[in-house]
Amino acid sequence: MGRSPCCEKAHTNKGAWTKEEDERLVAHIKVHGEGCWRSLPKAAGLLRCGKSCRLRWINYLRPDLKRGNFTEEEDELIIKLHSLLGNKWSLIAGRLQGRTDNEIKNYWNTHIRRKLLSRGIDPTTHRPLHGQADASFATEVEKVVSFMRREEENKSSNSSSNSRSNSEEPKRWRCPDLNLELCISPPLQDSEEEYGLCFTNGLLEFR
DNA sequence: AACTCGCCCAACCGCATGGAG
DNA sequence: GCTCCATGCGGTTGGGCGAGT
Repeated sequence: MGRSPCCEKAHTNKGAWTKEEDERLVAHIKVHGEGCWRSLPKAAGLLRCGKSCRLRWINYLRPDLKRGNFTEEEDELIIKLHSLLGNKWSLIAGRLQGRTDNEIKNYWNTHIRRKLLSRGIDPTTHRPLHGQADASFATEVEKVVSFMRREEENKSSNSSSNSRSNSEEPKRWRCPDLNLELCISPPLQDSEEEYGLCFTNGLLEFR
């Protein structure tokens, strides 16, 4: 038996949103705020499922969206964040003001992947494709990847102490110009001061 | 003009997650 | 601890559109 549908599909519209639907959604959220997505369509008089309304608002109608082309700085930031976080598009989007996870995901798949390939870098692993091209950047990223692997190993071997709150470990992963606030750090250990990551002047530093 | 092809991106789908009861 | 439900997330799809022939 399959999972029950999130909404009554037989009485919901699908596909592209009309201007009128957009206006209804925006007007409703302006009055009632975000949230309660499941009941929103009915309350707003929309024949859409809640998920669809949420997606439309987040990816298209939100007033703080930047839209328009990505800058070179945004490109580089996305690449670096992806090398650290992988396909965690929502986390990456959280670091780019006015950009959505969907937008970044699309942009990654259509532009940045190609850009990295042309640099000779595997867009999945951020390692050099054939040991050539843009070696300095690739090497820095490689350091990060191996660091992350060690972190994961540490994490799994110290899972018993994982309940320590994040507020107790703010020193790791801090960077003056790019505060990632990552929560994947292992528990505090004697080697606490040994590692550090930092983006400086657009370059990834590994200390 | 008509057709094909490839790219782009909005939207959908299914699974994961977290909170309430 | 378990179940149910709402929401969030990432992968994928498909329609629109422009370029090329």
